[in-house]
Amino acid sequence: MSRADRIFLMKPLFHPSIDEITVEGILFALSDPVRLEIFAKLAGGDTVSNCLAFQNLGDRPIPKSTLSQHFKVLRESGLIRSERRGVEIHNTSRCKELDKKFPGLITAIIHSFSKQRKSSKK
Amino acid sequence: MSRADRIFLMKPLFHPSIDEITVEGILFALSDPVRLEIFAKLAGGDTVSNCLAFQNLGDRPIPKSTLSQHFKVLRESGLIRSERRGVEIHNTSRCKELDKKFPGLITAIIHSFSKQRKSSKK
DNA sequence: CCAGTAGTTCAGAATTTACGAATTATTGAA
DNA sequence: TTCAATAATTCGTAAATTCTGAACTACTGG
Repeated sequence: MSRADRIFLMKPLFHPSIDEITVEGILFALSDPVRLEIFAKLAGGDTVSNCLAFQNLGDRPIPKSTLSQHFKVLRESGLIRSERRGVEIHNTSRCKELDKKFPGLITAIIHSFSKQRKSSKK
Repeated sequence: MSRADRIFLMKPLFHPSIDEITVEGILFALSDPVRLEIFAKLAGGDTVSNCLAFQNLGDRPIPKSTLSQHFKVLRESGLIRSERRGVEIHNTSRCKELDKKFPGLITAIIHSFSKQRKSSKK
């Protein structure tokens, strides 16, 4: 099978439409410390966005399969968008859409999280 | 045992101090639809605040023990304060304290939730 | 002291989450 | 085209969490 043929078989990952996204879903996805940190970094926009780039967030490396599940939860709750880019997957936050639907929500969460980080570092 | 003696045995319920409260804890507590609804009502301040008053939120009545667990989660995450008042327990939200620690967070969550409710009712 | 009401605790079942091993999807190079 | 390498997903099952009925505790007023 040629490369050109294969391109049509790439199954896209599931993403909820904006009106399928719920507050509970967002809160649940971000209630896990690892997912909250991943999302905060993606929303900040200053990091490499593939999955394995987040392997060493804490003291112990997060297993690949666990990380994949975390990204799935973030994606299916509507917080991020994931697109294939060659071998890796490119993840971006859906902040702009989300802020239209739930004004101030994401901002408040991210802000609270960074405030908390700052005060625990001292 | 006399009533006067018994009063000293009343063990107060555990409440985290304001600086033990975490964003993840808040998000987790409110990621459950039942807890989110209970908290929204308490924060709104327009409802009777004992535990059993929330028994019939959905279509099926929530079992007493489940409801008790939900209140425990809300309490231990720092979202509500529970005090004995005779046989019942009086629950109030800790919104004011919380807003000092995480400005805008609770407001944004409650607002998003009520917006969601409105749009689903149509 | 008793009956009644509100809430908690306990224990097992049901559900969800974590993660190693195997698998899939893709690339660039031989 | 075939292969080795890399990124990520899926699968199976072990571990942790949640739900809930039954038993229990904490209180009240009579």
